[in-house]
Amino acid sequence: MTTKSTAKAAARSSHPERPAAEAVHAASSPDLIFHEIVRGLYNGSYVPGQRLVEADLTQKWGVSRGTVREALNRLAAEGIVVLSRHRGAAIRILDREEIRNLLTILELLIGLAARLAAQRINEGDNHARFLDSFEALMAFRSRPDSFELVRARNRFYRTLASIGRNTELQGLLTRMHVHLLRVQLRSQQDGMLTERFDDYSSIGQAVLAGDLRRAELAARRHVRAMQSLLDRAPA
Amino acid sequence: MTTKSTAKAAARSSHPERPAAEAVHAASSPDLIFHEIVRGLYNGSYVPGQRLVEADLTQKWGVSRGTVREALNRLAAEGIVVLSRHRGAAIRILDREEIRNLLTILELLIGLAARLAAQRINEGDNHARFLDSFEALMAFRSRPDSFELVRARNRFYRTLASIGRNTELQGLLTRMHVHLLRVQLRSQQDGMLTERFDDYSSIGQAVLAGDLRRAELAARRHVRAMQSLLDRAPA
DNA sequence: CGTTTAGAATCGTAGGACAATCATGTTGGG
DNA sequence: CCCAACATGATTGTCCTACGATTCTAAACG
Repeated sequence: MTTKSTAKAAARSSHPERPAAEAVHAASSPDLIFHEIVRGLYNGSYVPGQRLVEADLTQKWGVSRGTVREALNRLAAEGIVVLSRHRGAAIRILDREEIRNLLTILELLIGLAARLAAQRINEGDNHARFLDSFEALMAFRSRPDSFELVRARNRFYRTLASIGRNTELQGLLTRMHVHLLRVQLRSQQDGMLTERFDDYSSIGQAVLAGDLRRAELAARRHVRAMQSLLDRAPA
Repeated sequence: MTTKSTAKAAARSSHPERPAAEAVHAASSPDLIFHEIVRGLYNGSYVPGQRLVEADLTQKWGVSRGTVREALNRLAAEGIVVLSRHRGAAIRILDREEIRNLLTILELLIGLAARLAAQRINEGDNHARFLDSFEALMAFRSRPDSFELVRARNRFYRTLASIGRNTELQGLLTRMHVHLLRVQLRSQQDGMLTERFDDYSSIGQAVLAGDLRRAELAARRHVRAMQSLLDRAPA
């Protein structure tokens, strides 16, 4: 306790540097748990319906209950888990109709993202950045089972959304994308071929060409195709 | 301050009142604070940029810090406040571009809501419910300055969204509507006429007629009109 | 076999504590 | 007089403990 001021001074003097970007902010503990659970969704260590007991999580990550609660609240705010009063949190289960609802919205939003991206494709290094993520995604055409494909597709969508310079849209899409990924993962496990490289190709080419209308239509068509794929899938 | 525990007990026992609102599940404390602050946005007791200090809020509502923090986190998740690490919460300030971004998205979402509503207008009591909220809104045509108008317009939008039976969309719209309301309030203070009853009329009639296409177009046109209004507004 | 009820789990919320960090005012040097 | 280093206070981040409230579980009972 008596070392307070000296320790502080030391830390101060050894850290005169200023964080460069806003993103450097060093994630908080709830942030870490949040991302840890989201990642758990990706690799299957958390499955829909699974219950998340606060006490377990506090022990698992060695944090306090308040911290766990904050993380759970954020997960609930994103619709990833559902909270029932006095009954705790559980990974949300998306039924068919909710998936359909999600896709109905995503059709519009991804269409909008594609249109905006096409509109600004020639600003700054947008063209190069987008082309990069686009080619990285298409490189998986030959090996569509790769785990890396998920990352590439993620990057493709993120880049698409970022070019449009609509931060609200970016936020919405990343949040909804988490749900989409779960849907796609489940479909993959069912042996469905969910990757539609021809769709990605149309979207990418239209965006690169700066063709607003074609980009939006291609994106919307892609989402609709996924929806009809899911409609045909087993329950 | 020696009355702390006794005062707490008194408050506890004198608070068996129930909200009796739509939510049967009895709102939690963070819920109450959340709604209290949102309401504060409506009546002007909270203005954009205003800082929300945890200690103040705990005292103001007599709840613990954890509770306040949960409320703040939820407000942040909805984009109503912004949190900066170690710097606390502040009511979010929407700049021109963010408003434009919001409206760009809302154009699509409200259009979708109108289309879905038109699609299902003849199911159950949808027609009656919608007509009711529609006429209630149009009744304010003669006195557009009324405070009640805000409520009527809110109900109109809520009804519109609920008929579509897309819960995701409903959630999104209510969340984004909070921001819209702040924009409209600000515009009203600037003496702008933001109510466009002709727009409401077109939307309502198209929905009631079950004309999907016309309903969607009318809704989108309405949002675009609001956007161009704002573009013409002073900074 | 269905119902009741006691106990265990778990959550909701309060309250206190302390380090980390930020904001601000102060001081000493140029 | 201005600027940079420093000390101080304010506020947040996180931990801990505690206890009533609610739900779940399962044994006891009719």
